[in-house]
Amino acid sequence: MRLSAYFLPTLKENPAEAQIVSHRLMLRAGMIRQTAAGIYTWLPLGWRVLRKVEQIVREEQDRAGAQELLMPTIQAAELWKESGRYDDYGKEMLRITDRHDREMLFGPTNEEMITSIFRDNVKRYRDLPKILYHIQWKFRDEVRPRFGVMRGREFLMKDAYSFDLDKAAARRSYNRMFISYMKTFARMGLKAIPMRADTGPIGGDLSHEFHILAETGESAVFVHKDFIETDWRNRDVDYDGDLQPMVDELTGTYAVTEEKHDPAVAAALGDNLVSARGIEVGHIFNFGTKYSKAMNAVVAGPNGENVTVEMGSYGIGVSRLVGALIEAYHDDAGIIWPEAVAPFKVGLINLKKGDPRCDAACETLYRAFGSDVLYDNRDDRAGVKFADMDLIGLPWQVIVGPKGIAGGKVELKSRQTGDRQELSLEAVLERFGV
RNA sequence: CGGGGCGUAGCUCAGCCUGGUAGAGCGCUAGCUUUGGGAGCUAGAAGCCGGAGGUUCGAAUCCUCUCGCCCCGACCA
Repeated sequence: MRLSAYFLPTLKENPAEAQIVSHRLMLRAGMIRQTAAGIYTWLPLGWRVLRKVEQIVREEQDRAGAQELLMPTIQAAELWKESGRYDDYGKEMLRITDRHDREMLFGPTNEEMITSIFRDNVKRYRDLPKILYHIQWKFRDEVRPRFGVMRGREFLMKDAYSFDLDKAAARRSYNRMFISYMKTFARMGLKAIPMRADTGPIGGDLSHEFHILAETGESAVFVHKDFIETDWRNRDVDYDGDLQPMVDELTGTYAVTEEKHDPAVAAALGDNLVSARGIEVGHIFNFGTKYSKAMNAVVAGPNGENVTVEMGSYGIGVSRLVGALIEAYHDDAGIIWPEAVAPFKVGLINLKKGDPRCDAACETLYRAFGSDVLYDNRDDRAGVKFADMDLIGLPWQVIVGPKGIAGGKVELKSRQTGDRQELSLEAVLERFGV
């Protein structure tokens, strides 16, 4: 993409309404614009990141054996009356009336809808287990939306739902999702810590929240420091094998949210206890038959009897992750994207547009990098280009200037470390395998 | 939902107390000069001062109502 043609409205100054760093940087880097409280437009650069995050989530869900579908954003109130949550959910649910005066709602979550789809189409135990998921916009009419996309009212969420014949099988589904979450966050360069959590109004007895530690996190969390030091990124996982030992290992150290905090147990940890703030990026529940019972989701069991299926649900805040990533990866100059989620891998800076040698070298590089490069071909001063490129945080900058190019050299700068090296054009192309 | 704050140019803000021609910096447009870390000079464009009522000869400014946004708390699959 040529920057001269790209829709990238960066801001030099901090917008007054943005208090936390990820919100400020998303606005300044031209990723989002607010359109109402807690409701945002994703501009091209932000949208690219959101799609990359979404794609990683999707790939890891698929790998864990979940199947993607897509449910609508608008739901009929009837479904929610079946489960009893139409009244329970309260004002967080955005209720809508259509032209025929039918009660509708903008879905805050999809347990009811998926349960109805399941019960209408799966009738025999041999079709179990099933894990179904979608990545869809949700709306929760938060009393106080804040922190940009971290707590928006409209947000993109991956929600998966498991259906099993019995509790042991349900636990296996839970474990699959548990492990896939670890893999998902690790692929993005994030260290997520699974914490025993309250099940809240959703019910059930088994639940974990996945938190990214950050000063700006909304939740108070307590964790054994050993966990923080564990690196999870290169673990191999066999989803068809027994995942319980791995889950046990990951839940064996003390890590809890505030609601589950036990001061007595924590005291025994002494200096090993870390009290921190966390951003909740995932939450998984095993809630048994809460919905299947209320909504009559049953299958014919091995002996011909009706069995109410065991369910679980598994959420990842996809749009919130974009904010969490920035909270985790930034400096004073701007964002520092991990490569896996960077909107472009390389930022190409032409320091002297109009100079035949600079232009020619840039065109060569631009063509070679293909779709993964953002080429700053604007007729601007060097400082402006450096500042913008640092702000939007592409992992690599290739800087082409008249001084270097006279000797056939360009500069390769790492956004993360700031290290620069002079390389020939060929060496740069080889470095990136293009 | 309680408490607090703010709506004036694209952005950051001054002006309001004490009513009297709508302002600055950055950004934008054009020209000239510059050109490796957010340049300089010159000339411009740009605002229903969030909205509606009211007071007044006269309202960005005072009063009433209203809408929106932000922060703290409570809330939060």
